[in-house]
Amino acid sequence: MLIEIDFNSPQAIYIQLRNQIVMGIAQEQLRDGDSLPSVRSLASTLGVNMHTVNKAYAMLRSEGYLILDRRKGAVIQVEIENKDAEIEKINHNLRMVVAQAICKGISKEDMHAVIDDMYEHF
Amino acid sequence: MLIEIDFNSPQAIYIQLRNQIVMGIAQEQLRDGDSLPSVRSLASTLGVNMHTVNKAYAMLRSEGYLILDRRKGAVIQVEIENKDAEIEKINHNLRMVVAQAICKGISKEDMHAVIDDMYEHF
DNA sequence: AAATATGATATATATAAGATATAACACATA
DNA sequence: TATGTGTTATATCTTATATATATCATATTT
Repeated sequence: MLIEIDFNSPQAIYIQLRNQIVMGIAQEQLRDGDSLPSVRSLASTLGVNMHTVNKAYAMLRSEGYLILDRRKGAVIQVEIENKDAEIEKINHNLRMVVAQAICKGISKEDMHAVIDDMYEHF
Repeated sequence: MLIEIDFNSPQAIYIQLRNQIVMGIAQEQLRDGDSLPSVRSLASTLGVNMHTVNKAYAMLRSEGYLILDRRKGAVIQVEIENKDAEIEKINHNLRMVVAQAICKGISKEDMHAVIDDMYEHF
């Protein structure tokens, strides 16, 4: 899976990294059991420091997207604790986006269409 | 409208401020034509520096939520440039949230329900 | 006319976050 | 034994955030 870092972005590198891996999982480019490159090798590939990658991996682990094992390295393993709990998290993340949508006169039907389209072609 | 700052939050104060004002507009606690407190008075009320408020106001202006006038101060005025353009922005902001939802096994129907609920009781 | 309040701008400083550079550790594997 | 994991620690540099003052042009109020 291709990962690209924009060094001019205001977004922190470890966040860019985390986001691209989450999107990779959503696109099924990354599946449960797949291994990610080691912290050091990915850092080397991207031209980035080891700790930056480590920070992204640690974040992904804490969010339940992968497990870190000394034997196998970083392995994708999406943990779904409880549907209601997951929906609650989504709810929180969605709040600002919906606020913006309401302000800008975008109807919930418009939002449905955007969501459907995204689920279709992610 | 009540604005509260969490000084222990990892989120920058000017972002908290910006977000709460956008939510205020979405909730119709703030409507077009309403004035916000001046930069200095809001800063004083919140126990925050003038520049921090100024940064939030400047951001809101650049995002088309208010206009800044020396006569009237900061006045809510939501500018909707073009529906497709606004949807495109929402699309961008929504992408990471939907990625997370897909990863965590949340269906688009679940998302619709969350959206509808939010539009209902914002 | 004078005083006051507005947003806007400039400069300086302090703190926190992000990123890097090395180094070492425990553990597993080849 | 040597190598490669993730993990942790320390130090340094840069950038972002927040604050403290101060000034400016302009509009309003007294």
